[in-house]
Amino acid sequence: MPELPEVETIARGLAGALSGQRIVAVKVSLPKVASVSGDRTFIHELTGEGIAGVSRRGKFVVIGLLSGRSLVVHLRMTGRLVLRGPGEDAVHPHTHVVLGLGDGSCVHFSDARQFGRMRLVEPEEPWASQLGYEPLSKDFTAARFASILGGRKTPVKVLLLDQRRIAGIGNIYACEALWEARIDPGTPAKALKKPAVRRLHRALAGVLSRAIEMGGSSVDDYVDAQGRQGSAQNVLSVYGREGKPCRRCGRHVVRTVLAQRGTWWCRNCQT
DNA sequence: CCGCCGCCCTGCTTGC
DNA sequence: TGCAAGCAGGGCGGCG
Repeated sequence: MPELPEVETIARGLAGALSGQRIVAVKVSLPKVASVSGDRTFIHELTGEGIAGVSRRGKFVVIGLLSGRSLVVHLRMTGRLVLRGPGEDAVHPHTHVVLGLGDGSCVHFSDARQFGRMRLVEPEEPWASQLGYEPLSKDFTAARFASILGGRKTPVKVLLLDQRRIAGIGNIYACEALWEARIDPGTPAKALKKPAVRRLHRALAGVLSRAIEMGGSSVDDYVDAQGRQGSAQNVLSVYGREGKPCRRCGRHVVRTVLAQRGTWWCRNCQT
């Protein structure tokens, strides 16, 4: 499941290879995953575009184009964006879009579950207007985090996953940050006292930035733009570790369900 | 505005 | 061993 650290890793991996290149060919084998606003066609509009750079916003990979438009990609759970060099013609079984580049290499967009999407957006299109704070930006202060949590009875973990408030956190890093901050995921957000809010704010930044340094977590089938696995899955404290000992107190990690999502945590040290 | 539910899909796990 | 049913999951639209 690509979340902020995985998407950041993919974007960085694509940036060097794509910047300055031209898209010379576009192949779409599953039309529903690739769209353009209006009645224009994805293939027609994208072919010939130059690539200015690649960045990330929330869990979106943003491929900036010289025309000012952007190719915005969301990988959902099983989506991949992988580079293929000029000689490499191995194709992942669920490849839905291939962007051919000027130097003979290409970018493969694949997704077994077909939930991922790529969309070409116009320069003025406010495609990210519904996205909340970037959790690693200076804007995301402890005070602003407190204002997001304040007054809401919603479980704190559910708020962490709400992309309209904070963008980029998914199930893995929500669980990990709550564990690090020693907070019960089901705690009503407004019940968190100031020290707990501060611990969680710090834990989010720590967990996310460490995961970026490790190239993301390959828990399902995530790989980076070069097709390599990350290593952050090896240092996860609770996510997916049901029944295994808590790395802090040794008690068993439990799995509960919160807002229809699996939630891993330690009943003993998260309160 | 808020919260909940079902849907989209396929691959893996579970149970017989 | 084989098969079918069940489950998982991020975002979104619909509903109350």
